[in-house]
Amino acid sequence: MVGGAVAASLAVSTVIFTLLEHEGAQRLHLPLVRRTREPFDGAEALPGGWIGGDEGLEEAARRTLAETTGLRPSYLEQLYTFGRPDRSPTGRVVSVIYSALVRSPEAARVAEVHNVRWAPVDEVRGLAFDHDEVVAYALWRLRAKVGYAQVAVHLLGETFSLGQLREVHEAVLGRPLDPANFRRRVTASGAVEATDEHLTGGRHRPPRLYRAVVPEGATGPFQTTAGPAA
Amino acid sequence: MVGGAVAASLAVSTVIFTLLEHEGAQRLHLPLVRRTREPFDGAEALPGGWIGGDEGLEEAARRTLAETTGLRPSYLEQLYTFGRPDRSPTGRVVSVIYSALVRSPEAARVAEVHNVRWAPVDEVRGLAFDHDEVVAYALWRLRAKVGYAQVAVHLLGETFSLGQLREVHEAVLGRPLDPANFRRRVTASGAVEATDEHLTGGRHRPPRLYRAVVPEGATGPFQTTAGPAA
DNA sequence: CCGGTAATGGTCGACGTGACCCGAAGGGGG
DNA sequence: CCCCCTTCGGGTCACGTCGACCATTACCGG
Repeated sequence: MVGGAVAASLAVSTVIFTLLEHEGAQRLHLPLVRRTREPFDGAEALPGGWIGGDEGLEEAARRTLAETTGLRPSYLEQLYTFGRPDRSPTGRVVSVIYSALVRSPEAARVAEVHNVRWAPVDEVRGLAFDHDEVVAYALWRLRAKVGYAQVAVHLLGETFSLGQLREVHEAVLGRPLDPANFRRRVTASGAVEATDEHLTGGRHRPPRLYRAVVPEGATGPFQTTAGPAA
Repeated sequence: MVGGAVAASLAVSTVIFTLLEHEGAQRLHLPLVRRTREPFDGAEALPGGWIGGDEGLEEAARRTLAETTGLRPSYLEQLYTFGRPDRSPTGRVVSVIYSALVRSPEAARVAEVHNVRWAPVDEVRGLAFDHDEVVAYALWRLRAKVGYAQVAVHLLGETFSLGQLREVHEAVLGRPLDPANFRRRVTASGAVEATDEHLTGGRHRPPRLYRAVVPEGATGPFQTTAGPAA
């Protein structure tokens, strides 16, 4: 079967989300890099690059992400593969898109070093190629997934209060959640376990700190990154 | 950006499911084609082929499916892209996998013409490349999806009884469902609409025939094929 | 005409979840 | 130093969903 040559270039791009302060609230942001060559010279695009000859797809996503932004995501999963023949005006490009999450400190560290702009997700428009469409799909999937999978913890540190976890969910979903009901749902799901420590220094009652529980039984052949271990 | 050459061949393969009679019950089957060249000469594999230079990914999936099996699926969606460097012993191959459903008459028609074997899904083992893994993932996704999306109707004809629809769900999930509860869930969901006709000729009370309701409002940027319209 | 079986309609209880209430705990302003 | 505001964290209540289960209807075949 090897031998049928294909006139397509194989690329990988990543939609990475993080939480940053914006207008007094935690809001979802993603990093954009400005292109310095044709096509779409000067336009912003998702970080990415070409897939190397001897690396896996996820490996390529991590490498290109590090090269273009310096980011090391805490969560990474394959999203979709785009391959319309007219995606790029200069030739056939098939792009495997990954979706990722990074913690805020990592995001802040990187913003100062690289040529990266963190844009609020609802202000992302006019990207190169079909990246507007890609971002919309990634956001839709993240919002759906936060309801049934424990992805939100990847935007927080080792331990966190349930109030912090609730703020993450609120930022992703874009609407307020009832604190008491949220607590009940999360604790009952077994996705977190309580520690003995409390978060001090706040203005009000010190909340207990929790830790994410690593899922044990596989949901399918794969699930850590929500896809096969290919 | 075009110019970064990639030493990978781009292929597309499809996991197609249909319902066939097996040991007195409707069971899920999928078509396998026997390879006639290296690598994995003589082994069975999923139908597929190379992606053409001027066609979309879904287009390529339909074309290769028709060429190797003659099948025209009633449902087709992108599943996952596999790209481990060592997937194929003869060179780097990245495969975009599609998942599909075909109606039984179409499947029966094709089996006589092409070199295709319909295998019960739980007896699929020893396929070429990493196709065992691919099939397991496709099956896991189908089972998850049948619970919240109206995919089962694509295995039936224009009209069908709720008993027939229930049999489809039972075959996919591999366990019996309560007829009364199934009826209540399906009718309440609005996924089907009743016709005035009844299915006659059966041994028992003639069931009313239903028709699938075409979903209107989009769930996200995409949904007909559960992915972007790329 | 009768027995068997599927189609169809209904009840009941367990459970998850949103709306809402209230005491507890801590810091800051008067 | 003592309220008061705010968040934490525990609870109640109503409601909708769903599985288990029962009853009736409508055919066919003997």
